[in-house]
Amino acid sequence: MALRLYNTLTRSIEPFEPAQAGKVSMYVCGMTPSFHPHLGHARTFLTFDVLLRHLRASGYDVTYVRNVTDIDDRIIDRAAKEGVPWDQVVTRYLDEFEECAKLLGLLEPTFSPRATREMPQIVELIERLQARGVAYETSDGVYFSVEKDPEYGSLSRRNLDELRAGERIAVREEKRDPLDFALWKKAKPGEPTWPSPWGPGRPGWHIECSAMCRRYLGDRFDLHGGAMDLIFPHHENEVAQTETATGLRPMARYWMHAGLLNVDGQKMSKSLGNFVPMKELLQRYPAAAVRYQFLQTGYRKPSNYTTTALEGAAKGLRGLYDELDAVRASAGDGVPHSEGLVAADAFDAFLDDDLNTAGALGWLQTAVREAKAAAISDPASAHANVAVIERCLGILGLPATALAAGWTAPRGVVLDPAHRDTLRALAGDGQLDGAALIDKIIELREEARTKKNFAASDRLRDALTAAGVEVKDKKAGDGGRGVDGP
RNA sequence: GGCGACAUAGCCAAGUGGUAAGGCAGGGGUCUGCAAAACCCCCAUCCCCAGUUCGAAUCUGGGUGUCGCCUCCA
Repeated sequence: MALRLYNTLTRSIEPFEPAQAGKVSMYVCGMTPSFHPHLGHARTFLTFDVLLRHLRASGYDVTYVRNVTDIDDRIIDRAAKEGVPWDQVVTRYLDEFEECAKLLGLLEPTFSPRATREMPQIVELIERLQARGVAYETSDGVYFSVEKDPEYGSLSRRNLDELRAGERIAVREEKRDPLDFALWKKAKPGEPTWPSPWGPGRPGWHIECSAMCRRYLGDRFDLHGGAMDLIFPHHENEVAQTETATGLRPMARYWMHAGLLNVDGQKMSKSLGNFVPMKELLQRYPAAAVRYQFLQTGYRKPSNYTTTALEGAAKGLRGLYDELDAVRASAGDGVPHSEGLVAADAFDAFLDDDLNTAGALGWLQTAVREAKAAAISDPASAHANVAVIERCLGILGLPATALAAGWTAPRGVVLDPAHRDTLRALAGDGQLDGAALIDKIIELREEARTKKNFAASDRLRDALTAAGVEVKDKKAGDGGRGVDGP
């Protein structure tokens, strides 16, 4: 089985064959840190994270570049609005992104270059374009002339006339064509600047990616990724710049685009009030549940985020871990088989099929159940089966255990004041709070149960349930009790 | 106005020619002081219409609907 991927360039699924056997060079458009990273970012980067893991697991030596566009109009606007230096905005949101990336378990890119540290390469590329006669200077910047590129529009499948018909915005008259885009923007007073042959200024959006691709992966490389919304104009313009500058095409043999995320059926946006900051969500749910949720949908399909769906995904993943733990528990004695009863070929085949993570996840759920059943009749199978399943989890970037995924006893619980007071009354102690208070109530309930005072024990359990703490008694003999939530 | 994607059970969702994976929720049962957990079982004919085919959720044509792109966006 070999990897097949949907290529935006050809709008079809093709066998994936890197230029150099055994090696893959891939570039994914990263963050522009001008605001809080959101759930949509998570989906895109999670998609390419799984691709990266799958490629590596398939034996490829992958060079993965994920850039940071750390200078751009929105960053400047944001800084102006807040009255802080532009680089403070960058640092703040980039730190926030990196914190989230860590929680989500995103593998570190081989390189994560930043636009502001690539100025010589950017300037050099613009000079090349000028030398080739496809760029021109105006009083406010340097522009790329789209009509000089006969292939313009090939990635997004648009032609210039169509695009011009859609133009809505009054255009700066100095541009020769409304579709021409800035390679370099000459600075207005107060804006951050870098020196250039055209005077102090900053790069236009798009050119930084062309420059970084070339520097880290060369004039041509295997795969370029990003989210769907980047196809036009960002990637189209990147292609135009790079290919006219180098004369080599295609700059990337495969283009992959992750589907966009909607929230409650609508595009996520600040104005609609449905903007979901990644960090906030990761504080409420285990990151692994978020990952599981996204992997449950094909990466190219539009995905709709709802709380219900995420909670369902969280429970589904939790259930998988519980079953896996059961298999582990029976892996104790006996001579382990060298091979598992559960073969992972099917799992790999799903991923080879244009990264069908949803199918792979479905297979995994079934595999765990089978492994659990097998462990009962044949305990010796457990070892190998656990290994197979853990390998699969690893390729999907999911932790191996519920604990590692962040499901822990609620040590740091914060009780709602009303519930806290109820619990304190039941405990007969007005000082206790949080986990200690919950423990006290559970202890009292155990006593009541021992005395067969079920009315009292139920009252205590109901109070805990109301406070969001779920009590799960285990089968007598197992001892102990489980506590979940809130 | 132009371009495109999507449309499978209450929800999330896989499945591109042979009679519908998986998860969540729901229902029934075993067990249990009760509840939970665990285990077993049940739960869709695939937006509509017309075609192609021995046979279609899967192909073709026509509708309808939702979302998106054409301006900033992962």
